[in-house]
Amino acid sequence: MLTNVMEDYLKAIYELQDADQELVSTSEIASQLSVKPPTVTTMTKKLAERGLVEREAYNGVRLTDEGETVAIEVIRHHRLLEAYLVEQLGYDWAEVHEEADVLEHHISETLEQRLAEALDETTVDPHGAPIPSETLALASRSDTYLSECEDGAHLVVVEVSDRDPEQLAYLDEAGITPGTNLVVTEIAPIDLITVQPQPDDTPVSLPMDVARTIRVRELNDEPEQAATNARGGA
Amino acid sequence: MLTNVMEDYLKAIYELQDADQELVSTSEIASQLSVKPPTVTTMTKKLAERGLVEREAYNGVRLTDEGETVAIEVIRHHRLLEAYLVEQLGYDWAEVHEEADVLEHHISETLEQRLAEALDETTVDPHGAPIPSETLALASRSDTYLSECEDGAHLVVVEVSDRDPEQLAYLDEAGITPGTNLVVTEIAPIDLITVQPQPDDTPVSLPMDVARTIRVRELNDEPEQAATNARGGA
DNA sequence: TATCTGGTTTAGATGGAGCTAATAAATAAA
DNA sequence: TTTATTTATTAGCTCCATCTAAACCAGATA
Repeated sequence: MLTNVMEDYLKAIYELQDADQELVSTSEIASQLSVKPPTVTTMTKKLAERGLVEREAYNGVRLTDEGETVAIEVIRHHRLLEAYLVEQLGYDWAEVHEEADVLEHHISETLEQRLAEALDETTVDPHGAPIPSETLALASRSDTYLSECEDGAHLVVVEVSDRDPEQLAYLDEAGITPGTNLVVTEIAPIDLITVQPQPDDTPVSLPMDVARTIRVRELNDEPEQAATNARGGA
Repeated sequence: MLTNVMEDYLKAIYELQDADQELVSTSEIASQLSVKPPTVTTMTKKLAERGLVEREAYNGVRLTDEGETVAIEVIRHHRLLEAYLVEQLGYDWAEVHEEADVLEHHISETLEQRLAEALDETTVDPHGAPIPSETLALASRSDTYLSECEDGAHLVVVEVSDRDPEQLAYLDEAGITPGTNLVVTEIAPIDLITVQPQPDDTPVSLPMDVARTIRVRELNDEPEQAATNARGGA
């Protein structure tokens, strides 16, 4: 039986692991989970014994298929909860992450299914992240981040990170949410990128670190109609 | 900070404690929580240190006001969850207990409040148990159990225990749910009581142990109209 | 009053998850 | 190539919640 702490480690490794299956280091995991490196070493050894990760001493770990399955299941719980809390219980998109982070480890298969049924049409969570299907397949996800875009690019916001509530509240205020169209108006050499939601809106400047957490899709110069988004009211 | 195990102990003690504030014994708690007596001794000492229970060695424990507050808060979570899962997520009343027993320790104040708002009109959980108010006041509850009723008595079912899913499914099948009117048609000297939901219904016999978990209100011989109940569909 | 018996408590162990301090490995710098 | 720095790991501790086996009380029985 897996503990919820183990689930947290698997989820963290999944989220830190790039598409190219590189090893995730001890210190990365430690910082993601706010624990000290020795704790991570102990834990990853245990996960390796159970066949959930492959471990290379001093180099890091990589999820096995089994470990990945668990991680995606937890992520499904997380995103279903976020979507449900926003759609059905009036949560603001900035406050759901914490609640979902706890509950994701404690809902039964039954509740998972009931939530999914109640969210029939919903395929992404309130921040735009795709909800893994019941079979734990993940919809493909944009690989382009706002931080990589060039000056003048026309984009639509696909997904923002759900990690930082204050950042989310700020972006919401600034009108940058999944579905928003943006034009990049300036890339300053001080790790600052400026975007403009609507042609005559106030431009919004964002630190590159923030831009790295925003996934976008590039438009071919023809602004698209805004997609619906599941973001909650204030 | 209280652990969820501590919350479980406080809830168990609350539920075992009679109205007359008698001490609850180590072994009663152990059996309620499915742990061994020494575990209970250790835990109740810790709770006593924190001022949540009063402890008399070899005699048992009693909740302090502070301990009772925690217990009622947990019970509020439990019943809100049960009611919500049945009303909004299509749970059957027989299956909610387990889910609520886990989640009750993990929902935030915010979610507690959101659930309460979504259950505006609901004052009892699906089994008829009153939901403590936000200020942790408990509505008064019938003190009469079916097991204490006399032959021929006219009653309305107020509340059934949520502990045993199979028992609940059986009672549901037999039409004994909160709001049901009953007449006691036989009390056999073999710990068996027979009741009849409707005048020309099939009589239902129940072991006294089961009857002891069903709270009723006696009617003055005039059958009342069935009260609404929040029980879920099959 | 002395003894038995059942429930309670103490003693000591285990497994989970975390920590600090010290050591070891890998990498970067001199 | 040797040294310095960063990063990982080992060693050993703590707390939580549980257990079993042994000792202990207290009320019932003889």
